[in-house]
Amino acid sequence: MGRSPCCSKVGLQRGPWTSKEDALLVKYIQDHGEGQWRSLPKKAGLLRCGKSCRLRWMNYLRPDVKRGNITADEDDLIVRMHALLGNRWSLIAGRLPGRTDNEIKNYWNTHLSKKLRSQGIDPITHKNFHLPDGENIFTNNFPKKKKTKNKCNMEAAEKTTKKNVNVHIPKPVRFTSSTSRLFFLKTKNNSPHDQSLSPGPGDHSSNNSGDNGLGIFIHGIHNNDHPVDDGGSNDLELQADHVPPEPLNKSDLDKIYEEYLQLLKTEDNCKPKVDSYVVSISI
DNA sequence: AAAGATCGCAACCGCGGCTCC
DNA sequence: TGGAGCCGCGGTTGCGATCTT
Repeated sequence: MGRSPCCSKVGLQRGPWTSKEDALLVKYIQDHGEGQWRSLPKKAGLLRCGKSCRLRWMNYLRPDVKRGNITADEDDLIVRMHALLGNRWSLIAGRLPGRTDNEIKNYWNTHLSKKLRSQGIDPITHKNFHLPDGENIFTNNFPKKKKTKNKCNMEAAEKTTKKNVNVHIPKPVRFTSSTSRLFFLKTKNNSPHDQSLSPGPGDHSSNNSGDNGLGIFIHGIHNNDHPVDDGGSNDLELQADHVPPEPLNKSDLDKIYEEYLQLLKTEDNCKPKVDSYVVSISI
């Protein structure tokens, strides 16, 4: 609905960005701030489409982008977050400061999926190939990173330079009934675009809704006085087939949260370091 | 040393949600 | 209420770099 072509391709530059283009984009954003991507190229004197400008800024030029050297802890966290969230790269990136969804997506596709396979784990379901149905790597108390001698793990080990990963702290959020309904409807339909799961604050391409939208995250904060990261587990997705398209109620949230809490208990390094959040929930 | 294969990552593309009018 | 426009997300592609034979 109302979708227009990203840009008329006629006369626009494509492919790799030049340093001159980078400079123009950076200068413009420094002067005018982010946003208005569609009109930005023209104003900045760039022969690029707005999408291309946004992508370049978000993934490469933004000053807080941390490049390279994904640590073993980050690596581990990505795997765990992926088990909970699936291919929601922006959500995962939101928990890793300085990492972009594109970077994590690439890292997953080129390193982690292979690594998991080499460990006998299905990178899609996160189930051990040898486990009975229904037992994923988490319900089976996924062991600490198993170091093998394959290339990926050796690289990961080499890249490890710090011990603690600071999990990005989510914003206070509003959780609306429409959002929760959407969540179940979309999950039930197994849509790859579950946009009710909005990015955390680390995702600078924050969504339009302003909702974080995940009951688990909100509920965790609400009840435990320490922030709990958000997550819609694979288990949740599997259960979604028999979940009616109703708003999340408290028992739903309790159930999801309990599952996630179990995970967090095994993940000391990932505990955020603040005590409480103010959240607004309206269901 | 050269050619072919594979890898890694930046960038592109299309879809869908949200806001505004 | 619904169309138009904008934005962000996730999947895919293209190509340079690196590895293997």
